[in-house]
Amino acid sequence: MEKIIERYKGKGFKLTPQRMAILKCLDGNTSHPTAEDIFREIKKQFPTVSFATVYNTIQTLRDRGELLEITIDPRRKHFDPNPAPHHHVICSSCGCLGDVFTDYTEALRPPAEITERFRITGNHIDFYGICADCQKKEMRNNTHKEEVKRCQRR
Amino acid sequence: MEKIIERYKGKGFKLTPQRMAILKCLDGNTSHPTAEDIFREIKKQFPTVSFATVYNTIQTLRDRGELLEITIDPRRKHFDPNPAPHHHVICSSCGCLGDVFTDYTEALRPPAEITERFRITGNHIDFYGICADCQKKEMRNNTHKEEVKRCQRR
DNA sequence: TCCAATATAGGAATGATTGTTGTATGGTTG
DNA sequence: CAACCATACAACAATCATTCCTATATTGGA
Repeated sequence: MEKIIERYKGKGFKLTPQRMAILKCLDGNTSHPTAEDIFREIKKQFPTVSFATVYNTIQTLRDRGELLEITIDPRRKHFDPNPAPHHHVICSSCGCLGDVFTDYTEALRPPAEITERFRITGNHIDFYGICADCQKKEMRNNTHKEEVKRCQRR
Repeated sequence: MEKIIERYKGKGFKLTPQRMAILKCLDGNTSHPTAEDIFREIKKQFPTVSFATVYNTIQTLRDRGELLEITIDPRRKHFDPNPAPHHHVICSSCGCLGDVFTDYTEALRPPAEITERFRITGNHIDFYGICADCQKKEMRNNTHKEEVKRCQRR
């Protein structure tokens, strides 16, 4: 809490109450929330808060390199307050996300025909899978399996 | 051309002229077009074609496993008619895509704490970089570098 | 305390994607 | 070859995430 204040003091970042709430909501958060998740959370404290405020703050944090935008869910963006490079798993059924902290950099050397055409600056691995909860659900009503798959895939 | 016909004959897939055009446009296409790219291309032959037709065909092909949906560009989806598992590079500046056919499966073993929580079904690597064209542009007007970066990132 | 810079709420705008509906067409069957 | 049924079509409305705009309010530095 005081950490947050001292972390963002000065440096042209105005600490408004709304931003404090957003920062507190994100601090140590490993749930990979969407903008809407954050919005809903903040709204509990500030019922009149605007979506634009959430997006503005997200954008500022991202530009400062303190928040990662995760492009793995085709439906919407997720955000990760852990700026350390790492990877993610997504459940193909419910869309929930998990962190993968294994360091694969050594293994991920792109081939020459790529490095000739691109100056590579980074990488990110998407793992796809089915989470424990969805495996259970699958088991229970596997008559509806196809429907669920189709429904959630979008 | 005839290959396309025999490939899709029967099996509940109606070969309409519009679909033929879409299939021909995608056949061997490594440019990773967006739905709009395909739409614009097809429109040359069928000026009255509807966007829905493009999306419907894309969706059908994807459900048949003959088209990959690429979630790497936060702005929009790209499509890849090569269903063989492979990876992609994206230029952080202009958003253009390249294929990476190196097989990294051996190296990409997720750690136990992940395999306990997810039944892993696949993976995909996003490489980030700057393409040759954008490197040149960067050099030319590097006074505008910051603007370009910000503009294109969204 | 005052001021300039910047954040805020609110709502409108955008852009990609999906849904709906009535009509047209492809492909199978007789 | 004719008829029929399933399904694709065009046209457009609707949805959803995200961004933009504007007038007002707030923050943090002088």
